[in-house]
Amino acid sequence: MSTKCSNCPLRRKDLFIPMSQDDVAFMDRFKVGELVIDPGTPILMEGSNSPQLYTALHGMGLRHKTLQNGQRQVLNFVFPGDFIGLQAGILGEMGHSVDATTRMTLCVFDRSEFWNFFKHHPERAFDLTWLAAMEEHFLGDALATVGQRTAFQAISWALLRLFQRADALGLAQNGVVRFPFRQRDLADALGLSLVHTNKTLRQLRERQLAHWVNGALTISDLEALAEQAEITLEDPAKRPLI
Amino acid sequence: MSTKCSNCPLRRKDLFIPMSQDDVAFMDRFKVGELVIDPGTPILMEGSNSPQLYTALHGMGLRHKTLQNGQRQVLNFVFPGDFIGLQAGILGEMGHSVDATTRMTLCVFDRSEFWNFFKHHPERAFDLTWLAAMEEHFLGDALATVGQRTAFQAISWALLRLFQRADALGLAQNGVVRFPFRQRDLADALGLSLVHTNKTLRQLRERQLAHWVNGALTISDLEALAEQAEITLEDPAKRPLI
DNA sequence: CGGTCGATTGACACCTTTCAATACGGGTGG
DNA sequence: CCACCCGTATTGAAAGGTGTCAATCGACCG
Repeated sequence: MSTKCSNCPLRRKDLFIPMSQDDVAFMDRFKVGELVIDPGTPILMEGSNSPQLYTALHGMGLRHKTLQNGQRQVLNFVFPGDFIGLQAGILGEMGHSVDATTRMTLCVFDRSEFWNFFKHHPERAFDLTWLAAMEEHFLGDALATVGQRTAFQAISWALLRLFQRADALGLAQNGVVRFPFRQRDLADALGLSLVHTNKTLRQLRERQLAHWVNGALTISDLEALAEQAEITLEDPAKRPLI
Repeated sequence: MSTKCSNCPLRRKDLFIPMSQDDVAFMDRFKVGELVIDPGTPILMEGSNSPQLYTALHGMGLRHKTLQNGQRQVLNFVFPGDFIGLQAGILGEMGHSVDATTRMTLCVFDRSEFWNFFKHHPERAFDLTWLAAMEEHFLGDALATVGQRTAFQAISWALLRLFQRADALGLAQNGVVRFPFRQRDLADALGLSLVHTNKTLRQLRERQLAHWVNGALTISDLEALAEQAEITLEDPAKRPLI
Protein backbone atom coordinates (compact mmCIF):
# COMPACT_ATOMS: atom_id res chain seq x y z
CA MET A 1 0.00 0.00 0.00
CA SER A 2 1.89 2.99 -1.27
CA THR A 3 1.45 6.61 -0.22
CA LYS A 4 -0.21 8.86 -2.81
CA CYS A 5 1.75 12.02 -3.51
CA SER A 6 -1.38 13.94 -2.66
CA ASN A 7 -1.06 12.62 0.86
CA CYS A 8 2.72 12.92 1.07
CA PRO A 9 3.65 13.95 4.59
CA LEU A 10 6.77 15.72 3.36
CA ARG A 11 4.87 18.22 1.24
CA ARG A 12 3.43 19.76 4.38
CA LYS A 13 6.86 20.66 5.77
CA ASP A 14 7.83 24.30 5.61
CA LEU A 15 11.18 23.43 4.11
CA PHE A 16 9.65 22.49 0.78
CA ILE A 17 8.24 24.76 -1.85
CA PRO A 18 4.51 24.13 -2.30
CA MET A 19 3.50 22.14 -5.38
CA SER A 20 0.62 22.90 -7.69
CA GLN A 21 -2.25 20.43 -8.03
CA ASP A 22 -0.97 19.74 -11.47
CA ASP A 23 2.51 18.91 -10.28
CA VAL A 24 1.17 16.55 -7.66
CA ALA A 25 -0.87 14.71 -10.24
CA PHE A 26 2.16 14.39 -12.49
CA MET A 27 4.34 13.09 -9.69
CA ASP A 28 1.70 10.52 -8.87
CA ARG A 29 1.91 9.18 -12.39
CA PHE A 30 5.70 9.27 -12.26
CA LYS A 31 5.82 7.31 -9.03
CA VAL A 32 5.77 3.59 -9.58
CA GLY A 33 5.92 2.33 -6.03
CA GLU A 34 7.50 2.40 -2.65
CA LEU A 35 10.46 0.57 -1.19
CA VAL A 36 11.46 -0.18 2.37
CA ILE A 37 15.06 -1.07 3.02
CA ASP A 38 17.02 -2.17 6.03
CA PRO A 39 19.87 -0.30 7.72
CA GLY A 40 23.22 -0.75 6.03
CA THR A 41 21.76 -1.73 2.69
CA PRO A 42 23.08 -0.13 -0.50
CA ILE A 43 20.53 1.84 -2.52
CA LEU A 44 22.64 2.83 -5.52
CA MET A 45 26.18 1.87 -6.36
CA GLU A 46 28.89 4.09 -7.81
CA GLY A 47 29.13 3.50 -11.54
CA SER A 48 25.68 1.94 -11.76
CA ASN A 49 23.07 3.06 -14.24
CA SER A 50 19.95 2.32 -12.29
CA PRO A 51 16.59 2.18 -14.04
CA GLN A 52 15.04 3.43 -10.82
CA LEU A 53 15.30 6.76 -9.10
CA TYR A 54 14.19 7.54 -5.58
CA THR A 55 13.08 10.16 -3.16
CA ALA A 56 13.74 9.50 0.51
CA LEU A 57 10.40 9.51 2.27
CA HIS A 58 11.61 8.41 5.65
CA GLY A 59 14.91 7.53 7.30
CA MET A 60 18.49 8.61 6.71
CA GLY A 61 21.41 7.46 4.62
CA LEU A 62 24.68 8.62 3.18
CA ARG A 63 26.37 9.27 -0.13
CA HIS A 64 29.95 8.12 -0.43
CA LYS A 65 32.64 6.94 -2.75
CA THR A 66 35.47 4.50 -2.19
CA LEU A 67 39.04 4.84 -3.43
CA GLN A 68 41.24 2.07 -4.74
CA ASN A 69 43.00 1.65 -1.45
CA GLY A 70 39.72 1.14 0.34
CA GLN A 71 39.46 4.55 1.94
CA ARG A 72 35.98 6.03 1.93
CA GLN A 73 34.88 9.62 1.41
CA VAL A 74 31.42 10.50 2.64
CA LEU A 75 30.06 13.21 0.36
CA ASN A 76 26.81 14.05 2.08
CA PHE A 77 24.12 12.75 4.40
CA VAL A 78 20.72 11.83 3.03
CA PHE A 79 17.66 13.30 4.71
CA PRO A 80 13.95 12.80 4.06
CA GLY A 81 12.96 14.67 0.92
CA ASP A 82 16.31 14.16 -0.79
CA PHE A 83 16.28 13.00 -4.38
CA ILE A 84 18.51 10.01 -5.04
CA GLY A 85 19.84 9.10 -8.44
CA LEU A 86 19.98 12.40 -10.27
CA GLN A 87 23.42 11.58 -11.67
CA ALA A 88 22.20 8.23 -12.94
CA GLY A 89 19.22 9.93 -14.53
CA ILE A 90 21.20 12.70 -16.21
CA LEU A 91 24.70 11.40 -16.74
CA GLY A 92 23.77 7.75 -17.07
CA GLU A 93 26.08 6.77 -14.26
CA MET A 94 26.29 7.44 -10.54
CA GLY A 95 29.45 9.16 -9.36
CA HIS A 96 28.96 7.87 -5.86
CA SER A 97 27.14 5.19 -3.89
CA VAL A 98 24.18 5.73 -1.60
CA ASP A 99 23.56 3.56 1.45
CA ALA A 100 20.77 3.48 3.98
CA THR A 101 21.93 4.17 7.53
CA THR A 102 18.60 3.70 9.25
CA ARG A 103 15.61 1.81 7.95
CA MET A 104 14.36 3.86 5.00
CA THR A 105 11.23 4.24 2.94
CA LEU A 106 11.79 5.37 -0.64
CA CYS A 107 9.42 6.57 -3.34
CA VAL A 108 10.39 4.77 -6.52
CA PHE A 109 10.36 6.48 -9.90
CA ASP A 110 10.89 5.08 -13.34
CA ARG A 111 13.90 6.55 -15.04
CA SER A 112 12.47 6.00 -18.50
CA GLU A 113 9.86 8.62 -17.65
CA PHE A 114 12.61 11.06 -16.78
CA TRP A 115 12.69 12.80 -20.12
CA ASN A 116 9.07 13.78 -19.61
CA PHE A 117 10.24 16.28 -17.04
CA PHE A 118 12.04 18.22 -19.70
CA LYS A 119 9.61 17.65 -22.54
CA HIS A 120 6.33 18.37 -20.82
CA HIS A 121 7.00 19.83 -17.38
CA PRO A 122 9.60 22.55 -17.63
CA GLU A 123 8.92 23.70 -14.08
CA ARG A 124 9.81 20.28 -12.75
CA ALA A 125 12.85 20.12 -14.99
CA PHE A 126 13.95 23.42 -13.57
CA ASP A 127 13.53 22.03 -10.07
CA LEU A 128 15.73 19.13 -11.01
CA THR A 129 18.43 21.49 -12.18
CA TRP A 130 17.94 23.50 -9.02
CA LEU A 131 18.68 20.40 -6.98
CA ALA A 132 21.79 19.63 -8.98
CA ALA A 133 23.03 23.20 -8.61
CA MET A 134 22.33 23.16 -4.89
CA GLU A 135 24.22 19.92 -4.49
CA GLU A 136 27.12 21.49 -6.34
CA HIS A 137 26.90 24.47 -4.03
CA PHE A 138 26.99 22.25 -0.97
CA LEU A 139 29.93 20.23 -2.21
CA GLY A 140 31.81 23.46 -2.73
CA ASP A 141 31.26 24.33 0.90
CA ALA A 142 32.32 20.87 1.98
CA LEU A 143 35.46 21.07 -0.13
CA ALA A 144 36.37 24.42 1.39
CA THR A 145 35.85 22.94 4.83
CA VAL A 146 37.94 19.84 4.30
CA GLY A 147 40.60 21.79 2.48
CA GLN A 148 40.94 24.86 4.64
CA ARG A 149 39.48 24.41 8.10
CA THR A 150 41.02 22.79 11.15
CA ALA A 151 39.53 19.61 12.58
CA PHE A 152 37.74 21.61 15.26
CA GLN A 153 36.21 23.98 12.74
CA ALA A 154 35.34 21.22 10.30
CA ILE A 155 33.46 19.15 12.84
CA SER A 156 31.67 22.23 14.09
CA TRP A 157 30.67 23.06 10.55
CA ALA A 158 29.35 19.57 9.91
CA LEU A 159 27.35 19.34 13.13
CA LEU A 160 25.92 22.79 12.54
CA ARG A 161 24.91 21.89 9.01
CA LEU A 162 23.33 18.62 10.03
CA PHE A 163 21.50 20.15 12.94
CA GLN A 164 20.05 22.87 10.75
CA ARG A 165 18.93 20.45 8.09
CA ALA A 166 17.20 18.23 10.61
CA ASP A 167 15.66 21.23 12.30
CA ALA A 168 14.31 22.54 9.01
CA LEU A 169 12.52 19.23 8.61
CA GLY A 170 10.96 19.61 12.01
CA LEU A 171 13.06 16.81 13.44
CA ALA A 172 14.36 18.86 16.35
CA GLN A 173 12.74 18.68 19.75
CA ASN A 174 13.97 21.03 22.46
CA GLY A 175 17.22 21.65 20.65
CA VAL A 176 17.90 17.94 20.21
CA VAL A 177 17.90 15.98 16.97
CA ARG A 178 18.27 12.28 16.37
CA PHE A 179 21.43 11.70 14.44
CA PRO A 180 21.88 7.99 13.72
CA PHE A 181 25.33 8.01 12.17
CA ARG A 182 28.59 6.71 13.60
CA GLN A 183 31.72 8.71 14.36
CA ARG A 184 33.38 6.85 11.51
CA ASP A 185 30.86 8.41 9.10
CA LEU A 186 31.62 11.92 10.25
CA ALA A 187 35.35 11.23 10.13
CA ASP A 188 35.09 9.95 6.56
CA ALA A 189 33.04 13.00 5.59
CA LEU A 190 35.73 15.37 6.81
CA GLY A 191 38.86 13.48 5.90
CA LEU A 192 39.80 13.02 9.55
CA SER A 193 40.88 9.94 11.44
CA LEU A 194 38.35 8.24 13.68
CA VAL A 195 40.47 8.84 16.75
CA HIS A 196 40.96 12.50 16.14
CA THR A 197 37.28 12.93 15.38
CA ASN A 198 36.44 11.35 18.69
CA LYS A 199 38.81 13.61 20.58
CA THR A 200 37.51 16.70 18.85
CA LEU A 201 33.94 15.74 19.67
CA ARG A 202 34.96 15.49 23.30
CA GLN A 203 36.37 18.99 23.09
CA LEU A 204 33.09 20.32 21.71
CA ARG A 205 31.29 18.58 24.55
CA GLU A 206 33.61 19.99 27.19
CA ARG A 207 33.29 23.49 25.79
CA GLN A 208 29.52 23.15 25.91
CA LEU A 209 29.19 23.80 22.21
CA ALA A 210 27.74 20.54 20.92
CA HIS A 211 26.78 17.24 22.51
CA TRP A 212 26.49 14.19 20.32
CA VAL A 213 26.02 11.04 22.33
CA ASN A 214 23.93 7.93 21.77
CA GLY A 215 22.58 9.11 18.45
CA ALA A 216 21.27 12.38 19.86
CA LEU A 217 22.80 15.68 18.83
CA THR A 218 22.26 18.69 21.05
CA ILE A 219 23.30 22.21 20.19
CA SER A 220 21.99 24.71 22.67
CA ASP A 221 23.59 27.81 21.20
CA LEU A 222 24.00 27.76 17.45
CA GLU A 223 25.54 31.19 17.31
CA ALA A 224 28.14 30.43 19.95
CA LEU A 225 29.21 27.34 18.03
CA ALA A 226 29.30 29.24 14.76
CA GLU A 227 31.41 31.97 16.30
CA GLN A 228 33.88 29.61 17.98
CA ALA A 229 34.38 27.80 14.70
CA GLU A 230 34.46 30.93 12.52
CA ILE A 231 31.47 29.87 10.48
CA THR A 232 28.84 32.15 8.99
CA LEU A 233 25.37 30.93 9.88
CA GLU A 234 22.86 30.87 7.05
CA ASP A 235 19.27 29.79 6.90
CA PRO A 236 18.60 26.70 4.83
CA ALA A 237 16.89 27.60 1.54
CA LYS A 238 13.45 26.33 0.67
CA ARG A 239 13.80 23.52 -1.80
CA PRO A 240 11.59 21.79 -4.32
CA LEU A 241 10.41 18.28 -3.56
CA ILE A 242 10.51 15.68 -6.30
CA MET B 1 32.76 42.43 -33.70
CA SER B 2 31.44 39.31 -32.04
CA THR B 3 31.79 35.71 -33.14
CA LYS B 4 28.62 34.10 -34.46
CA CYS B 5 27.81 30.79 -32.81
CA SER B 6 27.70 29.30 -36.26
CA ASN B 7 31.37 30.11 -36.59
CA CYS B 8 32.28 29.18 -33.03
CA PRO B 9 35.73 27.58 -33.06
CA LEU B 10 34.88 25.51 -29.98
CA ARG B 11 32.07 23.63 -31.67
CA ARG B 12 34.57 21.95 -33.94
CA LYS B 13 36.43 20.34 -31.05
CA ASP B 14 35.92 16.64 -30.56
CA LEU B 15 35.27 17.16 -26.87
CA PHE B 16 31.90 18.74 -27.50
CA ILE B 17 28.70 17.08 -28.57
CA PRO B 18 27.63 18.34 -31.99
CA MET B 19 24.76 20.83 -32.03
CA SER B 20 21.83 20.84 -34.41
CA GLN B 21 21.31 23.78 -36.80
CA ASP B 22 18.34 24.66 -34.69
CA ASP B 23 20.33 24.78 -31.49
CA VAL B 24 22.97 26.96 -33.06
CA ALA B 25 20.33 29.42 -34.22
CA PHE B 26 18.83 29.53 -30.77
CA MET B 27 22.17 30.11 -29.11
CA ASP B 28 22.85 32.94 -31.52
CA ARG B 29 19.70 34.67 -30.34
CA PHE B 30 20.57 33.97 -26.73
CA LYS B 31 24.02 35.45 -27.08
CA VAL B 32 24.09 39.19 -26.52
CA GLY B 33 27.74 39.96 -26.99
CA GLU B 34 31.32 39.23 -26.24
CA LEU B 35 33.60 40.34 -23.46
CA VAL B 36 37.37 40.46 -23.20
CA ILE B 37 38.88 40.70 -19.74
CA ASP B 38 42.36 41.08 -18.37
CA PRO B 39 44.28 38.58 -16.27
CA GLY B 40 43.39 38.69 -12.58
CA THR B 41 40.02 40.31 -13.12
CA PRO B 42 36.95 38.94 -11.33
CA ILE B 43 34.16 37.67 -13.61
CA LEU B 44 31.54 36.74 -11.04
CA MET B 45 31.59 37.23 -7.28
CA GLU B 46 30.37 34.81 -4.64
CA GLY B 47 26.90 35.82 -3.51
CA SER B 48 26.25 37.91 -6.59
CA ASN B 49 23.16 37.55 -8.71
CA SER B 50 24.53 38.51 -12.06
CA PRO B 51 22.16 39.39 -14.91
CA GLN B 52 24.77 38.01 -17.28
CA LEU B 53 25.96 34.49 -17.84
CA TYR B 54 29.02 33.47 -19.79
CA THR B 55 30.73 30.79 -21.72
CA ALA B 56 34.50 30.86 -21.82
CA LEU B 57 35.53 31.16 -25.44
CA HIS B 58 39.23 31.62 -24.90
CA GLY B 59 41.61 31.74 -21.95
CA MET B 60 41.60 30.19 -18.49
CA GLY B 61 40.36 31.11 -15.07
CA LEU B 62 39.45 29.64 -11.74
CA ARG B 63 36.48 29.16 -9.46
CA HIS B 64 37.11 29.76 -5.79
CA LYS B 65 35.59 30.78 -2.52
CA THR B 66 37.10 32.63 0.40
CA LEU B 67 36.57 31.89 4.09
CA GLN B 68 36.17 34.42 6.86
CA ASN B 69 39.79 34.11 7.89
CA GLY B 70 40.93 34.90 4.37
CA GLN B 71 41.92 31.41 3.32
CA ARG B 72 40.96 30.53 -0.21
CA GLN B 73 39.65 27.27 -1.61
CA VAL B 74 39.98 26.79 -5.35
CA LEU B 75 37.06 24.65 -6.50
CA ASN B 76 37.94 24.13 -10.13
CA PHE B 77 39.84 25.52 -13.07
CA VAL B 78 37.98 27.15 -15.94
CA PHE B 79 38.77 25.99 -19.47
CA PRO B 80 37.46 27.16 -22.83
CA GLY B 81 33.93 25.88 -23.33
CA ASP B 82 33.03 26.06 -19.65
CA PHE B 83 29.74 27.64 -18.74
CA ILE B 84 30.03 30.31 -16.04
CA GLY B 85 27.16 31.41 -13.87
CA LEU B 86 24.91 28.39 -13.76
CA GLN B 87 24.36 28.83 -10.03
CA ALA B 88 23.42 32.46 -10.49
CA GLY B 89 21.01 31.45 -13.24
CA ILE B 90 19.35 28.67 -11.32
CA LEU B 91 19.75 29.45 -7.63
CA GLY B 92 19.81 33.21 -8.01
CA GLU B 93 23.16 33.46 -6.26
CA MET B 94 26.69 32.28 -6.96
CA GLY B 95 28.19 29.95 -4.39
CA HIS B 96 31.68 30.86 -5.48
CA SER B 97 33.63 33.51 -7.34
CA VAL B 98 35.17 33.16 -10.79
CA ASP B 99 38.34 35.00 -11.78
CA ALA B 100 40.24 35.19 -15.03
CA THR B 101 43.80 33.89 -14.80
CA THR B 102 44.86 34.66 -18.34
CA ARG B 103 43.31 37.14 -20.68
CA MET B 104 39.88 35.72 -21.50
CA THR B 105 37.19 36.10 -24.11
CA LEU B 106 33.66 35.36 -22.92
CA CYS B 107 30.38 34.89 -24.75
CA VAL B 108 27.79 36.90 -22.88
CA PHE B 109 24.24 35.66 -22.39
CA ASP B 110 21.25 37.39 -20.93
CA ARG B 111 19.98 35.69 -17.83
CA SER B 112 16.43 36.88 -18.37
CA GLU B 113 16.33 34.60 -21.41
CA PHE B 114 17.33 31.67 -19.27
CA TRP B 115 13.84 30.39 -18.67
CA ASN B 116 13.45 29.93 -22.41
CA PHE B 117 15.77 26.98 -22.16
CA PHE B 118 13.26 25.13 -20.08
CA LYS B 119 10.12 26.42 -21.73
CA HIS B 120 11.00 26.01 -25.37
CA HIS B 121 14.24 24.06 -25.66
CA PRO B 122 14.07 21.00 -23.46
CA GLU B 123 17.19 19.55 -25.04
CA ARG B 124 19.19 22.60 -24.04
CA ALA B 125 17.65 22.54 -20.57
CA PHE B 126 18.73 18.96 -20.26
CA ASP B 127 22.25 19.96 -21.27
CA LEU B 128 22.25 22.56 -18.56
CA THR B 129 21.29 19.96 -15.99
CA TRP B 130 23.92 17.69 -17.44
CA LEU B 131 26.55 20.34 -16.77
CA ALA B 132 25.36 20.85 -13.22
CA ALA B 133 25.39 17.12 -12.56
CA MET B 134 28.86 16.79 -14.06
CA GLU B 135 30.15 19.61 -11.90
CA GLU B 136 28.71 17.85 -8.89
CA HIS B 137 30.41 14.67 -10.02
CA PHE B 138 33.73 16.44 -10.33
CA LEU B 139 33.46 18.12 -6.94
CA GLY B 140 32.81 14.73 -5.41
CA ASP B 141 36.08 13.50 -6.88
CA ALA B 142 37.88 16.58 -5.65
CA LEU B 143 36.46 16.15 -2.17
CA ALA B 144 37.57 12.54 -2.06
CA THR B 145 41.03 13.61 -3.15
CA VAL B 146 41.43 16.39 -0.62
CA GLY B 147 39.90 14.29 2.11
CA GLN B 148 41.59 10.95 1.56
CA ARG B 149 44.70 11.20 -0.55
CA THR B 150 48.23 12.16 0.44
CA ALA B 151 49.80 15.33 -0.93
CA PHE B 152 51.70 13.31 -3.51
CA GLN B 153 48.59 11.55 -4.71
CA ALA B 154 46.49 14.69 -4.65
CA ILE B 155 48.88 16.70 -6.77
CA SER B 156 49.24 13.82 -9.19
CA TRP B 157 45.47 13.60 -9.45
CA ALA B 158 45.16 17.30 -10.13
CA LEU B 159 47.89 17.45 -12.76
CA LEU B 160 46.50 14.37 -14.46
CA ARG B 161 43.02 15.87 -14.54
CA LEU B 162 44.20 19.19 -15.86
CA PHE B 163 46.39 17.63 -18.47
CA GLN B 164 43.57 15.47 -19.72
CA ARG B 165 41.14 18.36 -19.91
CA ALA B 166 43.57 20.48 -21.86
CA ASP B 167 44.42 17.56 -24.11
CA ALA B 168 40.75 16.92 -24.85
CA LEU B 169 40.54 20.50 -26.06
CA GLY B 170 43.44 19.93 -28.37
CA LEU B 171 45.71 22.19 -26.35
CA ALA B 172 48.45 19.59 -25.99
CA GLN B 173 51.46 19.60 -28.26
CA ASN B 174 53.94 16.75 -27.98
CA GLY B 175 52.76 15.86 -24.50
CA VAL B 176 53.06 19.44 -23.29
CA VAL B 177 50.24 21.78 -22.33
CA ARG B 178 50.31 25.42 -21.35
CA PHE B 179 49.17 25.72 -17.80
CA PRO B 180 49.15 29.38 -16.73
CA PHE B 181 48.36 29.00 -13.04
CA ARG B 182 50.60 29.57 -10.04
CA GLN B 183 51.66 27.01 -7.45
CA ARG B 184 49.55 28.92 -4.97
CA ASP B 185 46.45 28.11 -7.05
CA LEU B 186 47.16 24.41 -7.04
CA ALA B 187 47.92 24.51 -3.32
CA ASP B 188 44.62 26.25 -2.61
CA ALA B 189 42.78 23.72 -4.75
CA LEU B 190 44.12 20.81 -2.74
CA GLY B 191 44.19 22.28 0.74
CA LEU B 192 47.98 22.10 0.88
CA SER B 193 50.53 24.70 1.89
CA LEU B 194 52.45 26.47 -0.81
CA VAL B 195 55.77 25.16 0.45
CA HIS B 196 54.67 21.57 0.57
CA THR B 197 53.11 21.86 -2.86
CA ASN B 198 56.40 23.13 -4.20
CA LYS B 199 58.36 20.26 -2.65
CA THR B 200 55.91 17.70 -3.91
CA LEU B 201 56.13 19.10 -7.43
CA ARG B 202 59.88 18.72 -7.22
CA GLN B 203 59.40 15.10 -6.26
CA LEU B 204 57.20 14.50 -9.27
CA ARG B 205 59.85 16.12 -11.42
CA GLU B 206 62.64 14.04 -9.96
CA ARG B 207 60.68 10.85 -10.41
CA GLN B 208 60.07 11.78 -14.04
CA LEU B 209 56.32 11.64 -13.62
CA ALA B 210 55.30 15.23 -14.30
CA HIS B 211 57.18 18.40 -15.15
CA TRP B 212 55.50 21.72 -14.53
CA VAL B 213 57.85 24.63 -15.04
CA ASN B 214 57.38 28.08 -16.52
CA GLY B 215 53.72 27.57 -17.24
CA ALA B 216 54.29 24.39 -19.26
CA LEU B 217 53.06 21.04 -17.96
CA THR B 218 54.62 17.90 -19.37
CA ILE B 219 53.44 14.40 -18.61
CA SER B 220 55.18 11.85 -20.75
CA ASP B 221 53.61 8.74 -19.31
CA LEU B 222 50.08 9.20 -18.04
CA GLU B 223 49.72 5.61 -16.98
CA ALA B 224 52.91 5.62 -14.95
CA LEU B 225 51.76 8.69 -13.09
CA ALA B 226 48.32 7.22 -12.51
CA GLU B 227 49.82 4.04 -11.17
CA GLN B 228 52.29 5.74 -8.86
CA ALA B 229 49.52 7.84 -7.40
CA GLU B 230 46.94 5.04 -7.26
CA ILE B 231 44.53 6.80 -9.55
CA THR B 232 42.20 5.19 -12.04
CA LEU B 233 42.52 6.83 -15.44
CA GLU B 234 39.30 7.62 -17.22
CA ASP B 235 38.59 9.28 -20.53
CA PRO B 236 36.95 12.69 -20.32
CA ALA B 237 33.28 12.50 -21.32
CA LYS B 238 31.95 14.40 -24.30
CA ARG B 239 30.09 17.41 -23.05
CA PRO B 240 27.45 19.78 -24.39
CA LEU B 241 28.51 23.31 -25.26
CA ILE B 242 26.30 26.18 -24.20
C1' DC C 1 29.03 -16.14 28.20
C1' DG C 2 32.22 -15.55 24.26
C1' DG C 3 32.17 -12.48 20.20
C1' DT C 4 31.49 -8.26 17.67
C1' DC C 5 30.93 -3.29 17.06
C1' DG C 6 31.30 1.45 18.37
C1' DA C 7 33.18 4.75 21.60
C1' DT C 8 37.25 6.25 24.37
C1' DT C 9 42.03 7.15 25.70
C1' DG C 10 47.10 7.46 26.00
C1' DA C 11 51.52 7.39 23.72
C1' DC C 12 54.17 8.10 19.87
C1' DA C 13 55.25 8.74 14.92
C1' DC C 14 55.11 11.60 10.91
C1' DC C 15 53.24 14.15 7.21
C1' DT C 16 52.39 19.11 6.64
C1' DT C 17 52.63 23.58 8.08
C1' DT C 18 55.02 27.57 9.48
C1' DC C 19 59.03 30.47 9.66
C1' DA C 20 62.94 32.42 7.27
C1' DA C 21 66.06 33.33 3.74
C1' DT C 22 67.69 33.23 -1.11
C1' DA C 23 67.14 33.46 -5.99
C1' DC C 24 65.20 35.20 -10.27
C1' DG C 25 62.61 37.89 -13.72
C1' DG C 26 59.84 41.82 -14.83
C1' DG C 27 58.46 46.53 -14.25
C1' DT C 28 59.47 51.33 -12.77
C1' DG C 29 61.73 55.56 -11.89
C1' DG C 30 65.92 58.22 -11.64
C1' DC D 1 71.44 51.73 -17.92
C1' DC D 2 71.00 50.56 -13.27
C1' DA D 3 69.08 50.47 -8.57
C1' DC D 4 64.95 49.01 -6.34
C1' DC D 5 60.60 46.67 -5.58
C1' DC D 6 57.43 42.94 -5.94
C1' DG D 7 55.54 38.51 -6.98
C1' DT D 8 56.75 33.71 -7.66
C1' DA D 9 59.63 29.81 -7.07
C1' DT D 10 62.90 27.24 -3.97
C1' DT D 11 64.99 25.34 0.21
C1' DG D 12 66.27 24.15 5.00
C1' DA D 13 64.94 23.69 9.74
C1' DA D 14 61.83 23.47 13.38
C1' DA D 15 57.00 23.25 15.31
C1' DG D 16 52.63 21.11 15.44
C1' DG D 17 48.26 19.29 14.17
C1' DT D 18 46.65 14.66 12.92
C1' DG D 19 47.27 9.91 12.08
C1' DT D 20 48.49 5.29 13.68
C1' DC D 21 48.85 1.74 17.17
C1' DA D 22 46.94 -0.55 21.05
C1' DA D 23 44.19 -1.43 24.86
C1' DT D 24 39.91 -0.80 27.63
C1' DC D 25 34.96 -0.50 28.24
C1' DG D 26 30.01 -0.95 27.53
C1' DA D 27 26.07 -2.59 24.82
C1' DC D 28 24.01 -5.88 22.13
C1' DC D 29 23.39 -10.70 20.44
C1' DG D 30 23.09 -15.59 19.29
